[in-house]
Amino acid sequence: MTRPTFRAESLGYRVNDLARLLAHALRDRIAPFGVVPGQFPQLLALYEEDGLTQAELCRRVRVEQPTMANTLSRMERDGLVTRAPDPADGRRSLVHLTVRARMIEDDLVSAASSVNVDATRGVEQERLSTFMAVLAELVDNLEGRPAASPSVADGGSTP
Amino acid sequence: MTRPTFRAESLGYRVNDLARLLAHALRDRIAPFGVVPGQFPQLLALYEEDGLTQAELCRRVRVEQPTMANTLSRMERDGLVTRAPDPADGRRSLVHLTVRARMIEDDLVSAASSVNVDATRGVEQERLSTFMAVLAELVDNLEGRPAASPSVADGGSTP
DNA sequence: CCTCGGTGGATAGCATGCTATGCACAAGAC
DNA sequence: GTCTTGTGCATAGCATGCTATCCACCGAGG
Repeated sequence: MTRPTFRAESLGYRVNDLARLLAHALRDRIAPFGVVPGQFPQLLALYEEDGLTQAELCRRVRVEQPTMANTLSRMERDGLVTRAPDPADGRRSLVHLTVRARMIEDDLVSAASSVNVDATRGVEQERLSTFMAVLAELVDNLEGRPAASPSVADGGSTP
Repeated sequence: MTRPTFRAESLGYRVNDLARLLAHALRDRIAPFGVVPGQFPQLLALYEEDGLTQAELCRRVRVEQPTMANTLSRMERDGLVTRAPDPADGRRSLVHLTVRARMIEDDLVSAASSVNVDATRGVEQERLSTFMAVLAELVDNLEGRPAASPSVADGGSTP
């Protein structure tokens, strides 16, 4: 046998699977509101604070700038946001939610919550807490440093 | 405050983040071999069993058929697989690995393993086991039934 | 003022994923 | 034998994500 279960056991493989399933479930539930999953992080960030610049949105939702530019264009097309030039800086434009986007906030958050609830149905609370904590650790490992040699002690590094 | 932390705490949000980070890390490490992350599941499935049909590949890696058709076209273009008509059934074609694809198997598996190792560095084994187990439960919840009425009994529906 | 490096944003080009269709072939109904 | 149904695959069209570039504007140095 080669590695008959590597695929099934690989972290990356399974996480990718789960991400697609979650996105699919979310898509189904927010379609009635004329929103697609890729617009969700931007909307949530703007619900938290409106009138951000594109660059600031990139930092908060952690996607690359061209991705954000394209997504915002679609959101503008779909009547979710408007882009107005920043009077204080000719390079920037400020992204604002439309009235429509604000009106569907509760619906969207409910839809997303229901996906999370469905996905975690039957999972013990403590195990779920561990899951979320480990998830955060994995993200930290991957986005923090590219990881060097951690085998020994970890003190004294980056002097 | 509206929901200042819903975004940061949402399962779907975090899982999507992690999936992109993992894919990015994998991309960096397999680029030298002329392979991209989206080809990985197909390669692993074919390493397990060569000569599958496109439909069977779809079932095993769980992507939709048009996605598979496009991915296989790119893999064919990149010299990783060949598609030969099935003599036993005029509709089907059988997907076979090329010599080149077989030669880089060990490198690819090593690269993927190293991503998993890096991502899980410093995570206790038991917590990691819980993580993987919960991950599987979440996938089951989402892909099983669309979930109906969970609170009471589930018998008697769809008479 | 003018040049320059840095930042903000847009565009081009590509990989992955999806849904919706269309067409070819297989296999059974008649 | 033909017709109907189902299966396998391709294509069109779109959403998301990325990298690589390019242009425009800001602010500091001269």
